[in-house]
Amino acid sequence: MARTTPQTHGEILVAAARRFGVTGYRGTSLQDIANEVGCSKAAVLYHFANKEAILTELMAPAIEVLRSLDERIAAQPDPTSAQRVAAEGFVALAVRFRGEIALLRGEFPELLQQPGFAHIQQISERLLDALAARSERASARIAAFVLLAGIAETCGEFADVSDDELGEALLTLLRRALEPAG
Amino acid sequence: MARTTPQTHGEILVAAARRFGVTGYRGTSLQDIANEVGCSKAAVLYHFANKEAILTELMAPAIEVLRSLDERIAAQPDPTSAQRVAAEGFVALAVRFRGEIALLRGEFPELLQQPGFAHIQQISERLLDALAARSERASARIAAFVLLAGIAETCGEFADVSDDELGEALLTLLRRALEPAG
DNA sequence: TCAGAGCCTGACCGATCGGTCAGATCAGTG
DNA sequence: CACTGATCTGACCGATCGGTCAGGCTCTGA
Repeated sequence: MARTTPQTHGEILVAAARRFGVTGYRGTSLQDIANEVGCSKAAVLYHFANKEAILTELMAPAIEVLRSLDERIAAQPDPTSAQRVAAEGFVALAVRFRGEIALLRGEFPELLQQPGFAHIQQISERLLDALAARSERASARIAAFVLLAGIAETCGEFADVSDDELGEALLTLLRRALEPAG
Repeated sequence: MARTTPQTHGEILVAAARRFGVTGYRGTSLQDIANEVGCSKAAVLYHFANKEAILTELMAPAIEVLRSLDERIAAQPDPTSAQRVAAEGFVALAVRFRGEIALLRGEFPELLQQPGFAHIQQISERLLDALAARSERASARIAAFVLLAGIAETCGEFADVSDDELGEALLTLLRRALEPAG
């Protein structure tokens, strides 16, 4: 079973992504991943410090883009432009990383409380604030929350829809559904 | 520790609801529930056949309302009225049972695949179809999915908002965001 | 030829899970 | 009194979890 080329690290990532997407992070054991790769569980833990490290590395690119979106939003001079940037940026991110987001399968709440993902929570709150056009009105914040959570939950489904079409549909929805500033 | 009155059944339900709401269904062990009640784990399993039975009994009222909503939608003569009934009914259900829905904490996908909840999956699909005004267009179905999943995820948050205000906000959002029939 | 680095394995660990079981306790009944 | 059925307990079960560890294999460079 010894592998001739040391590409196992990448194989583990691919296998983990596939399994997480099917049975969720919690519902996937290290043994499941090892079986999918065709190696031992110990081999998985040779390449990654622990289970969370797999998820972290898997999500790293998406998180980096989210972080930069957060900065771009913060740099906007007024609520209206911040809302626009947030909407367009979030849709682009959701579509581009829909595979990665899908494999979290509604485990956001718990995963966000893990030590490595604490700052994501804060970014999400700022994103919500921007989508609500910085409004304090409950209706605006509720709408923003529904759309934020809904899009995150949605983009993993509809795998048969192209990136362009999905992005267009989500953006149209956001523009129609978000309450304008003021 | 023997209890004088046999009200433990109800106490277990209350304790389970509280724990599920905090740590989720999977994240809550029978021992956690027993600790909260102040009885043994075996006592919990004396009153309920297994862990899933607790969740089933907890969700029974909400599921019954969902089932009757499903029938009312099916009885509508055209897509437009079906969409209206689905939107109003779902919002009313989500607000009324927001506590129960909240304790599922994004575990819908996995829980729906448990044997006792198989039919909920089908009802959800018909609800989606109605919200999309029976349209086959991807944009309509995507919007419906975002709103359905988003509302389910949302109604547990905003505990400080009254039922009326929450329902009003969600309904307004749905009316603005859903694509009309045709 | 051999030391060492990188890669990987099987065996094992403690913890926790859902669930079972034999038996103790107690209230009610005849 | 004896008996019964409902309630509950502590001890236990097999399975599974994430993670550790000592050692073996293969390749490389001195």
